[in-house]
Amino acid sequence: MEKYKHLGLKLTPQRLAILSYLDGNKEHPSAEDIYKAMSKDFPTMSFATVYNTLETLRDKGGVLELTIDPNKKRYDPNTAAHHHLICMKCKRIIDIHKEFSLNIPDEMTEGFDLVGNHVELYGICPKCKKSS
Amino acid sequence: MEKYKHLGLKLTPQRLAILSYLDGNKEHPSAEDIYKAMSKDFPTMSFATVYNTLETLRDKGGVLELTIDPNKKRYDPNTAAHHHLICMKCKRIIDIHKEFSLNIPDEMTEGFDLVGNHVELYGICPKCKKSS
DNA sequence: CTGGCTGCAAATCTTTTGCATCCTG
DNA sequence: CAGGATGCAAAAGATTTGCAGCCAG
Repeated sequence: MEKYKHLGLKLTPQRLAILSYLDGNKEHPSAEDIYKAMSKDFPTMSFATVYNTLETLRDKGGVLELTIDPNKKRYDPNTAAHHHLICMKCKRIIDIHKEFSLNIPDEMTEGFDLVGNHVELYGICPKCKKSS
Repeated sequence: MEKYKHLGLKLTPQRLAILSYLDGNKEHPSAEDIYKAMSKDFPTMSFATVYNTLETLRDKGGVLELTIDPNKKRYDPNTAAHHHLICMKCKRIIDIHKEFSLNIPDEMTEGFDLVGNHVELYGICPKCKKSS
């Protein structure tokens, strides 16, 4: 959590709880997942606070907002560039830490200034393979 | 549109209109984009019909449901494997037809059966570069 | 004919917003 | 003490659903 101090956030108890929940979390939780997890210790915490905190964190580079799930946004505290392996059945998302050297010919970039890339790998996880 | 016949769809006038709108469309339209475009010729067409048709098409492999846009689903009639170049400012999405040979070491696939991949390239498009 | 499709409205789900109050820096 | 943060409720969007009537195969 120390790593969030330099982001210039106002550290309220609610935020500290959210930050602590996110820290090292590999579940790619949605706003609702976070809200539910918080409700135990902060029965009064509202969605506004969750979303507000996530938005601020995102803007300051503290979390990544993932668009992998068609139904809702998910958040990833691991802001180092990495990719995702997605089970098409159970929707589980797993981090992949590997750099891909994507050699994109200039004529394909349409004059864009490229900033980054994200690779999604789709497949069926071992569990779902068994149960089918 | 001929290509949709073999999907086993019941071809109603509404569906034919949607199919014709999607055919060759490179705009990656959302359900609302499609609904609005349809409203001209079919003032009575409902969202239910648009979503129903898109869902059926998706399940039969007639369109891809893109999760690139955080705010809504977008649809791509180009079902051939391809990737996307996204402007981080104006959110424009451009197709990239190139195959990337992603060599993923076995120890990173967590036992998944890999089915496909999708690469998102993020950057700033020429227009947005100028206007900033 | 008949099951799938349409249209409309209501419902659901996720995310955003307004506003009065609160509290960190 | 000021400006940002919180909590609550209402609003806004996107998508889904229930259902009666309709029509393509």
